[in-house]
Amino acid sequence: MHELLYKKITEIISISEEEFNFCKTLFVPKKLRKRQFLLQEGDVCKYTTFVTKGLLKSYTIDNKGTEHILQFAFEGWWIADLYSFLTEQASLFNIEAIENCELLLITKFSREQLLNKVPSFERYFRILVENNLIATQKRLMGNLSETAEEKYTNLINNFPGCIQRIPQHMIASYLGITRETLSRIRSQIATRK
Amino acid sequence: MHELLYKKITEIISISEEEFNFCKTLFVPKKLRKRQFLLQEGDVCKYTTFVTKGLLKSYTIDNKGTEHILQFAFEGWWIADLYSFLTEQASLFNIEAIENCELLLITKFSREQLLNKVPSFERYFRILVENNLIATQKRLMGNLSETAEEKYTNLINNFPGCIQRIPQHMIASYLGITRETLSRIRSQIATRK
DNA sequence: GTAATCGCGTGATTTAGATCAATACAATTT
DNA sequence: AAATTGTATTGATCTAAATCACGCGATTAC
Repeated sequence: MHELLYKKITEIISISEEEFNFCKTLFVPKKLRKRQFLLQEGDVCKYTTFVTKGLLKSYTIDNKGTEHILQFAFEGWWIADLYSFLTEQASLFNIEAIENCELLLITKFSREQLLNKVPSFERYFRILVENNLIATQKRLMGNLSETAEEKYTNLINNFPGCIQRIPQHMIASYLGITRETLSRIRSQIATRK
Repeated sequence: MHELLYKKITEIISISEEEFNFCKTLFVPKKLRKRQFLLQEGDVCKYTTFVTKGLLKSYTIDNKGTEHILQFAFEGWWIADLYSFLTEQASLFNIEAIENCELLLITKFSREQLLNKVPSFERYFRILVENNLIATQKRLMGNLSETAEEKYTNLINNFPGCIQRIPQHMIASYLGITRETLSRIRSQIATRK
């Protein structure tokens, strides 16, 4: 159950078996059915979540009722509302299972314990968040400069797997375009070939 | 010269006088004239920069020749091409002085030394990058959901100072709209009052 | 087993913002 | 003092993508 967690951590830092055994005790396992919420807007995000199985999305609903997806999280990824988790303020995001999921949750308090007892985790989480920032900056710049079609083709080049598992209307919402536009783009690309 | 740096660091972590004295030795001071480059696209970003005076921007130029601004950096802020700095790959961004600047530069190597000798800096940089990620996520979501006018009014609400110091066409470029659109929005807002 | 919801495609129309173009007037540079 | 460059405005036109609207299989629910 914790193999993937161990694998992902040791890709970035080295830890001893004892340290990982301690680490394991701090996580709470949780299963989620498709369409269930891990977090709802307005609640405080009490956990940072590691995905061992399945797929989730974090998103907001704007004042017109449109969904905007911040992140997808596949197996081996982390997901949380970082702002809410760190400040313990009401969350701005929803986190919802796209597929049935198996998760490992860690509270802010437990994470602090981990950081104190195994200081190399300070480095681990710094690097995680650095990589996330780099990816988010890239996505932001892409959004400012690319056409709808470029956004889509770049996405499928960077994450070829996602088209198999994520419904089109969610991909559209992640890209910041409508489902109709994405549908038209896809048929254009198909006929061009 | 290092007072602002000291102030900003100790807002987040506690360090001793010796530790800060060691820290100081790792930074190289640099002055930059308005329009000078701190980094040019294609070069490796060798430094993370702390701004003690002045104002800079990081930006890309897309294939149509349009400038897209990732970040402004005022006094007390940090700026770098994080991807290039961490991976030592060619930079995707330019960093350029908007005003005459006084800067403190630290190399990746010196930063590693600092992290090793004063481990609480691990925490400092983690928190910096966490806050940056939260802000970038917020900006991204805003870009997906807001109109041009909303983007502008949110910006001036969050950073009232920026309109005084940043030319309008750069604000437009930061918001992902054209100077003409921003100009029209401003005159609409003005006549509405 | 049939009603309801979900996911996708496609056509007609609208619109926010881009693009193209001309002007004005600082602020620098020479 | 003249020339150049940077910054902002305002008008006319265009266009990429949104919106509105409908049909139609595939799942899911009761």
